[in-house]
Amino acid sequence: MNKKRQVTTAPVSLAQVAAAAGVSVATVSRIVNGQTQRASTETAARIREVIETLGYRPNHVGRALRRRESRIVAMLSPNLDNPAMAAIAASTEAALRAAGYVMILCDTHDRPDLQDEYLHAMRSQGVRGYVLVNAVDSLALAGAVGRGDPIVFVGRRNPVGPGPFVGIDNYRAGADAADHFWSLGIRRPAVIYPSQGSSTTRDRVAGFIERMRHLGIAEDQIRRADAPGLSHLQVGYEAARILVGTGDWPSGLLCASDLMAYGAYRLAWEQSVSIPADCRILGVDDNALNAWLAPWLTSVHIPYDAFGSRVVAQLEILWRGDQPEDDLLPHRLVAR
Amino acid sequence: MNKKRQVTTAPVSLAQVAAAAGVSVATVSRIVNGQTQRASTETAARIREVIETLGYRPNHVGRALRRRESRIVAMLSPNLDNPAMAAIAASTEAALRAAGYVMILCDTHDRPDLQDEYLHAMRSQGVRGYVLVNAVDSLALAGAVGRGDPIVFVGRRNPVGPGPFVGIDNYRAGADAADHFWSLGIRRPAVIYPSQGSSTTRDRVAGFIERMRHLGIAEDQIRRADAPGLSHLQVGYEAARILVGTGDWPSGLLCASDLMAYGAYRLAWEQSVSIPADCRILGVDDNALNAWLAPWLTSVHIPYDAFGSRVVAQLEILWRGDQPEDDLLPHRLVAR
DNA sequence: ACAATTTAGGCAAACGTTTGCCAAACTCTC
DNA sequence: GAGAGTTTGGCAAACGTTTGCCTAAATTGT
Repeated sequence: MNKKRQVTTAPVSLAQVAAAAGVSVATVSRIVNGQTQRASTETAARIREVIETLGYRPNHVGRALRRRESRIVAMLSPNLDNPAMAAIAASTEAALRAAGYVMILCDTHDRPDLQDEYLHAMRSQGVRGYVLVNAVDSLALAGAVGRGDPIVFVGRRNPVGPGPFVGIDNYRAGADAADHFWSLGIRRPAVIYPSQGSSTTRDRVAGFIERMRHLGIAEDQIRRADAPGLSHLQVGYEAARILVGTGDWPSGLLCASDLMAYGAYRLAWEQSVSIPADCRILGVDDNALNAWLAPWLTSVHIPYDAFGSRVVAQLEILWRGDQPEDDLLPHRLVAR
Repeated sequence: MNKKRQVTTAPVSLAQVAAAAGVSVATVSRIVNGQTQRASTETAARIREVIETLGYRPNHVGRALRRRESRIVAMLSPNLDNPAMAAIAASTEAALRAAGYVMILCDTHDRPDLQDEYLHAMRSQGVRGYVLVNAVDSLALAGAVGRGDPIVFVGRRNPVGPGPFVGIDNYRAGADAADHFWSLGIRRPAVIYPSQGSSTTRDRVAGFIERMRHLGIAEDQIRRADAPGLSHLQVGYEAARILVGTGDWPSGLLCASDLMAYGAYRLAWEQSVSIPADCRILGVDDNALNAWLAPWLTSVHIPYDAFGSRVVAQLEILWRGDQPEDDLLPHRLVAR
């Protein structure tokens, strides 16, 4: 008794279609690619008939080799566990499919070495373009940028130079957060953020501080704390602990991301600090779960659902050979 | 002034390496593939030298065409927005990378037509195997299964026959939930689940009901409600509304998933029902955010982090030509 | 010294496409 | 009815690999 499974049957090739239709592969290829003016109506119909009955589907590998371009796009993203990253991946995947592409997803864990490994692997794979979510500085990235490979940066700008960007105006988002606190009468809000901040979180904090300064609150009046770490949940918890370790809970607390807000919330819960009564927490991302699980959290909504089509639009500009401009999507503060 | 970007430089090919080293492409190919016994030590060294300086990397497209097998695996998953699906995707991606593969991610939105479209596209892409998360019944799936394509089913079993499976024992998970309620002295728990239930949720509910019956609670004593819809959040909210519309809140409520539990929680919040004081809610999935945002939720932990390596193990068995056995991972109830 | 074997490496045919070029066979036009 | 133009379609060369087969040269055995 043999436990081996049957070998999986091979797909139909152009040659088989050609043989069955009594024409050359060239003719079939042209029909498949819609060049109807290169075959008589009857021949075309016959070929289509055979294609239908044989169930022929073009082999993308052969096509990619010959055309020297595939229909695969690589997305490199740090930790997919972050709901914001998952949202970006989901919307980009959908937009790519609509445009006739498929997406290879690579989780870089925010590590430059992994990012490099993936960039190399994707180039070998002959991908048509790259979507780099929160890219980090790395050797192969510099190489790809230098070569002029089609890359779109999402969330975080190109760390090794200029390059097409899709995201929000983080600086203004921070400023809006300041305005929100101000309109609530909160004059001494605090802010927490990750230690090894990217341009993203740095911009948010900078916009916040600057706007507060503009409203008349000196920079050194704004309490702030940061913490290292990979998970923003942990970072939020730790940074909040550091912050309130040196004083009371602030009446308003801006967190650089929703996940950080969750971390801070947990500390508040442990310390029996009532949210939002004792401390208004503000996050950024507007995670879809907030409406269900975190009604206490006001957050800056980032339209991740819209990112996908914008990313594809940028890629298509690059493929045309043009130079795209940064695409800053509108954010808005949603209070619950 | 031309706004076009410079054309991206082509990668180095085997032929270029061969020319630079003064040997044939065959020899270079053999060195690249580690067949050292087919070249003298000096030749091998010289070739490696050239490879290094030219920065040659094998083109996976050409290789895939010739070898008739790629290093790409396709994952088809319904809505990535679901944190559980994202967790599966993340762990599978990591395990695949460790094994030298890359992952194309396809979001089927639980739609058979999209699943079929992707199955066809992936076959054209020449993927080495398929990971189907919560697969639905569809034509192309039956075709792929019939052909003996390497497919691993995750979460939900193959809807069109047998097939390698990675997941948990959902029936036992339901039973464990029943035991948990019982140990808390809750004798009349309720249960909510999606209307168009998959085998997954059906098994959970069935295990729950059966265990309760075994404990002496007749099936018709257990209140239950279901609701249709795509998002388990909505489903949970609606089903809970239907459930309590016909009576009081139960002292214990099993929800077929954590997302459904969030939905039910929101209704409770709107109706000023105190959770967990008035009603113990039990979920399944043990979402990573629960610890931070939903301390009121007890959940059946599913080791999604471990799924990835198990999935790859199943794939490797299939690739060897053997018949894998179902891989049921241990779950456990975590109370907070 | 000669045959037998091993070693080192090249040739060329695939794999499934696409496409430039060429050539018959039509269809006009005068 | 001859030239000119248009249809219709095939040939063959790529694209970058891998690998079966072949052949010189080098080594070994007798």
